[in-house]
Amino acid sequence: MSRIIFAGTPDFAAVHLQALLDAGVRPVAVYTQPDRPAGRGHKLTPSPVKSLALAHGLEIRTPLNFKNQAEIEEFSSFNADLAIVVAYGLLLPEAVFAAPRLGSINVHASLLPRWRGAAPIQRAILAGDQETGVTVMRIAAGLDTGDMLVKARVPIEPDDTAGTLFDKLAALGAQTLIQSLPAILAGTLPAARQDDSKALYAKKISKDESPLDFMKSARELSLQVRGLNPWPAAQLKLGDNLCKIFGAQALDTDSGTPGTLRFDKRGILLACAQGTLLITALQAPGKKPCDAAAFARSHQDLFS
RNA sequence: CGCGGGGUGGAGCAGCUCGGUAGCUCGUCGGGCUCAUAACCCGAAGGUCGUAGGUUCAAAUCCUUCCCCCGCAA
Repeated sequence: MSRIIFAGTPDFAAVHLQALLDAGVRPVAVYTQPDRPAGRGHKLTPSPVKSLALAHGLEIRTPLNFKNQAEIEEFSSFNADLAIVVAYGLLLPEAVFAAPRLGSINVHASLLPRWRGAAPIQRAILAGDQETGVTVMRIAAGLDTGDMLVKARVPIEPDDTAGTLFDKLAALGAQTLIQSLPAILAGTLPAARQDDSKALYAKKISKDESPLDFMKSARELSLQVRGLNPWPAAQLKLGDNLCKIFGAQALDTDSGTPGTLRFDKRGILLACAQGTLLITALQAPGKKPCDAAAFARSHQDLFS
């Protein structure tokens, strides 16, 4: 049995850890981010990976970073054959990622070298990509620049959101990892260099990107709605309500001065610089998500 | 004890400040109109007003308990 270290933090990573456990792989150690105050009341909350590891009684480490020698030595002391890193959230220095006998691999949610970095899934949707996927690669110095071992592709459907793609890619990534793990451990997989000239950086998503600007095209706004769903979600101010927009599609029809709001049976219509954005699902602050048409009917004074 | 909003027929909301027969826009069901319709007209059903207690002649409304949902912030 190979000795494997797993490092990861959010749900996307937890799916991979679960797949490993299901496949009978029990990591000798699990690295994840320390508990952070989160949620209402600022309660200290463990990461999804930590919760899962706890439930299975795995050895857990939550260093703040690998800047001191003691952390590096402890990592090495696990005598791992391989470290599997999935959305860990910490940069590993070479002394760490090169410590395992076979080095370290990473599962990344894009078709590298496109969308290196923190938010590959959202960036793919925001850019209007037709296809994305997962890449299993060796970890090297640099952000997601290592040699690629395996790729798996998946089309981005017109109704995909960052949320649905997250689910699809997590499942695909886990499956791809499990299938290729034997070959990786045997060292028989050829590695391919990334073409740096085609690299794109997937900048972290920030809430500054939420507001919908009707001076953009409806198509652009629809991508924004899908790419930011479920978090942080596109935002539009309707009266005094700064609403999250969870569902929308672009219509070719023009509907007057950009910014004009109307509604019909299908939902709320926002006139854009180009085309019309049909908003179908939203959430007002303090409320549950609801059908846009239902919201509109109850707030008719906001519409012309 | 981070800040804050909310729980009212199936959906989304109003009513609560200043207690007194539960309302609106939809949906559903029945009927009508129409070549036809998700349109229009007429009619109907459907609510222990989150929970428990208190004040009162009288509580959706005022006071207190508890449960649940959500936004901000992280």
